[in-house]
Amino acid sequence: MLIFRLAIPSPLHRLFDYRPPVYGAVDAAPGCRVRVPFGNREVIGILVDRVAETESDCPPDKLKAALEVLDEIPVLCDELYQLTCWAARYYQHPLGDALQQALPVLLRQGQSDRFQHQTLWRASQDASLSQLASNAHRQRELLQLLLEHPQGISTDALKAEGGDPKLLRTLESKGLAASMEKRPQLPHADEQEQVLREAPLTLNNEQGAVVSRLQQANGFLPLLLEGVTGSGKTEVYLQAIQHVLEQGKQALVLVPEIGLTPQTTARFKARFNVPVLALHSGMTDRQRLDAWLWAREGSARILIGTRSAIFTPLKHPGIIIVDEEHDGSFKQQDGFRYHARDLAVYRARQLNVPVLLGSATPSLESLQNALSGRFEHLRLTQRAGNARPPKFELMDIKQQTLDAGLSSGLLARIHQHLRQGTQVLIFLNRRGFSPALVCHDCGTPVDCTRCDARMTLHRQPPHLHCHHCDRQTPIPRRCSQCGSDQLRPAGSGTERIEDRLQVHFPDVPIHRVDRDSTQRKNALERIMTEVHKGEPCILVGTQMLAKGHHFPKVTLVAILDADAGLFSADFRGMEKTAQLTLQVAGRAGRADHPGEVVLQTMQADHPMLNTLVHAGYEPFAREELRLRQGGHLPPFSHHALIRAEANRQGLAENFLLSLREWGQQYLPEHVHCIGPFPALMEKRAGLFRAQMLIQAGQRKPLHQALALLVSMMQEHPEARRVRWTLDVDPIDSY
DNA sequence: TAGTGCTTACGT
DNA sequence: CGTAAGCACTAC
Repeated sequence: MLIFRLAIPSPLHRLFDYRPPVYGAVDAAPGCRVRVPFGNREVIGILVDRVAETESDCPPDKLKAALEVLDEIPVLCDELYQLTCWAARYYQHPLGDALQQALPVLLRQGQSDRFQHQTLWRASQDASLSQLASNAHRQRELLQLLLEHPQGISTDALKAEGGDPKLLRTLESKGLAASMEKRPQLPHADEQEQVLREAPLTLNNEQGAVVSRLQQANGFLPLLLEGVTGSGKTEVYLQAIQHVLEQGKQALVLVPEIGLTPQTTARFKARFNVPVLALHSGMTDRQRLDAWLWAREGSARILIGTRSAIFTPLKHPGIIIVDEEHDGSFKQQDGFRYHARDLAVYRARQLNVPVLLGSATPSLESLQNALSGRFEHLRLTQRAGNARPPKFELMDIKQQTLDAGLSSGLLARIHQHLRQGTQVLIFLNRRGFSPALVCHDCGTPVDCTRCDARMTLHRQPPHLHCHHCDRQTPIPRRCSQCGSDQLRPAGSGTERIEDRLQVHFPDVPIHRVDRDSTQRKNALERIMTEVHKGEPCILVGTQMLAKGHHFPKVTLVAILDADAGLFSADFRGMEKTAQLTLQVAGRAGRADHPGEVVLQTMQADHPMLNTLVHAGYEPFAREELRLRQGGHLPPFSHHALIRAEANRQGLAENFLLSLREWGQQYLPEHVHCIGPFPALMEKRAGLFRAQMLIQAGQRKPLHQALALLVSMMQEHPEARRVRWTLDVDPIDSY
């Protein structure tokens, strides 16, 4: 009798063997869920293999019997199963946990992978209001609602529309209403012959070239679409999807976390007569499972979601689109550290469909893939309408006295734009009032006790807040070093800029947009509605302002601290600065309002900054690629980062050091360990952190090395006291 | 990771 | 002598 080999959701990098259940399926297929005893609990594992008992390393007397096979047909189709296995290996993550994450929560918990039928109510065939007494107001109201929903309506929906479900039984006994069991209804399921709901826009030559290239594509085609802001990428997506829909296939669209707004999905729903589903964070587990099932059976035709949507099953896959492909939110930052964009390319190859990566500022990884011929590269350089590109200006603030971060030149410029009746956007990627509170007498800043960092001063409401560990404290009266009461804010965040601008422009409304100001429900929408009225105003905000929203009336965009990322320890600092800068700049000026972008900088002569704003992203990116090549940095080499943390100083670093000493002799040639070294912020949230970089020119030896290192770390006696994680293709905080 | 069982520290 | 906290260990 064959035994079951299962992937169990646990941090352990190995599989577990079980005897088949005493009753039930002995011949289950890989990909089926199996409920098993594990330690002293019950868990749900995924069947990976069935092997002869002699093949098990586990002594036969320790083998437990599985309790139940939950699926007749594998819950994960072969394609998603293969994708997840590949990803688990590539990112060196335990398979059981990876498979778990590829499934909707309810399936992880063992629920059935069939639609849960719900009870719907409708009016009987010949029911009419006249059959009810005219004074039976509540009953008449209820029957009226039922008559309005001939397809049937759930009790919850009835309640939402003001009906009283308690009276349903009364109507039923009078023969006026009947209940039925129905599977949940896919929104907009009334599929029409014609997929188009509204006419597509006319494409320009560049857009047309992309769409027709995708239409010709016969199977896998990785395509990088580099389109400047306002060049109509979305219209290209829509028409590429149209082609796919006309062939009866489905489209999967990945968007950054911040980009999944009702407006985005509204555009897809307005264009097509097919079911469009957005997989967003506000959904209940049941709604997510329904969406997953609709996608799997092929009735949902367009699926829009963030990172995790890459694991959505598709019956008739037609295309995968990754919008804003450079966005960091596609990389999961804890646990199973996969990159959804990279998985999208892998999956598209597997499914033999085109994959379209779109961005105004492509990642250097994708750009290099395009230059090397792995991806096809198409560009959109023209803006829709007559929109002109914004005019950039590097405003030199060397040796200038700033007013809380605002130069007099910038203030004058703001004044000028407000006077002409347009709006102004001020970008500063630093929330709070000021990033430090410093003693004016002895110079000591107020530090976080749990991190190597300053406490950020907030005024609304007044408190100190550590942005690294979330610790919050009241504002101290005196310096802890010298006892002086002269504690003063140093540097500016968005709150302080808002304050100063209000002093300079007392009659102009100022809207601050950052995580703090938009915590309350609908706060952001209210601000947006106000701004879209078009009256002169000033918007102050962090990168929340940079993504997604368009401000047609904004004619001046100011970036207060353009140098912020220029000299960061992260070699991607320049790339990220460029992407964010252009992203913010893209908010300014549409059609009738030419925009102006001012960058306050101490480095007005900085060559890369000048290339970026005067020549554009592509020349900048080519130059940056040249520098990366010179330094053997990604994408010209491959990185993996081992992070370690422990509650005492030195433990984590020593752990990595011993790992290096132990492992070095076994590492393949051309794989280098760099470090270990303490993390940039060694202490964070009370833990001392260190890291070690593993670098190689080729992926294969790197992965051999990683497999080795992971097994060594698991065996390592110190691993009890040191928490370690491995990040393959890390994208930040080296 | 999660659960358990053993050792140690400390207060009464 | 009790309880709480810390840690080592295991999972088929």
